[in-house]
Amino acid sequence: MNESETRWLSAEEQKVWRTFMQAFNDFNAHLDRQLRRDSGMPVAYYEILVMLSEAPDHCLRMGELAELVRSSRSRLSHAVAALEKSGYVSRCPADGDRRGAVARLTDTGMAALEEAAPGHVTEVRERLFDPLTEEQVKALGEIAEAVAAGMRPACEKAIAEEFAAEAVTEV
Amino acid sequence: MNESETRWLSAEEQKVWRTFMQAFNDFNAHLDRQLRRDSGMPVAYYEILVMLSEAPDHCLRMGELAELVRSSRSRLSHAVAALEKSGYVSRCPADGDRRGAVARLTDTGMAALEEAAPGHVTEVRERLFDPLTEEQVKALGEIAEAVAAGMRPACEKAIAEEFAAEAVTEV
DNA sequence: AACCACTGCTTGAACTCTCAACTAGTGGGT
DNA sequence: ACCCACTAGTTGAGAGTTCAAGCAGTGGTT
Repeated sequence: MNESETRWLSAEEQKVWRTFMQAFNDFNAHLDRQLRRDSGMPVAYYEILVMLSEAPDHCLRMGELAELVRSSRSRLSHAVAALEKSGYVSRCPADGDRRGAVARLTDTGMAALEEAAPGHVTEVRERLFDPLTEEQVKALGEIAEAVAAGMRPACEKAIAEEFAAEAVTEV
Repeated sequence: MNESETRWLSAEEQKVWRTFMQAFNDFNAHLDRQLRRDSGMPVAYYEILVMLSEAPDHCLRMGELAELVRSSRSRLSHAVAALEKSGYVSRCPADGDRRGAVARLTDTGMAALEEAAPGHVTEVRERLFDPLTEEQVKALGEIAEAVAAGMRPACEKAIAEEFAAEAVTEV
């Protein structure tokens, strides 16, 4: 923070901000608890299974999978290790690149996913879609789109700054 | 899940849902990383400090604080322990109820908060408010309100079911 | 006064996530 | 053929969260 002036939030912005954080933290916590309780896995793991289930052959390179579930490679690596221990996913070397690994959804994993899905979807519907009008759902989609769009430049900027920092550091 | 029919998401709902989760997970991750990097604390801890800073005397009972930041008592207990170790918060017995404890924001904690706030707020503004139009901000507020409203009954329902389960089990 | 269900908060263990190394393999220059 | 910077993925340690169990104090009942 070396901008000279912080643009603080107005009273109304504060209110929106807090309501928003409250609602969606609670919502996420709800989803996570439901899934942990009923299917013994956190939402993050569920989403890994979903992505794999939609992939051709139920297989994906670790890197692609990481992108799809928007998690760091490291996090994914740990997660897949855990899922492998549960027997839901198996890992094998990728062909074409001997560094690579592909994760594959096992039949047990697919079964677990099918078992978990109805409860999860029901929760999403009841807690998110049911309380909203159609226009609100549409608006939410557009809002999310806008925020996502505003996020991409941020990444690029971060990378650019990193480069700049390196350039300065290295003589 | 013993409802006979799961109300799956339509294609459009799917799209909204995924965009939403993507955008706001990324957004949250962003906030958290910024705060960890620049101020060495996760967003959850920052919010604890905020709540304390707004409380009369910078003091709050652990229970109230837990409500305010919407975390379990256990989580809060661990968090306050950590914040105490950093010297940002101190704990002392509540008077009137010898089980109780109150958390107090120390001067160091207040300073840390003031140091952290501008960077955090700037991030919120640039990543959330700036990309949205005024109407979208308003819509987001209403959406959050609706979702929050739809969450309260869920809690009550959960508690009711717990009671029901107990009633069945005992005897 | 002795009981007992309940509340307020803490604790420990298991689990997940983050961050910073680290290994191994790739591909382009020389 | 040999470098060397870069990419793919893993690992380990430490931080934070969850869940279930625990301790102590409270307040109503008998």
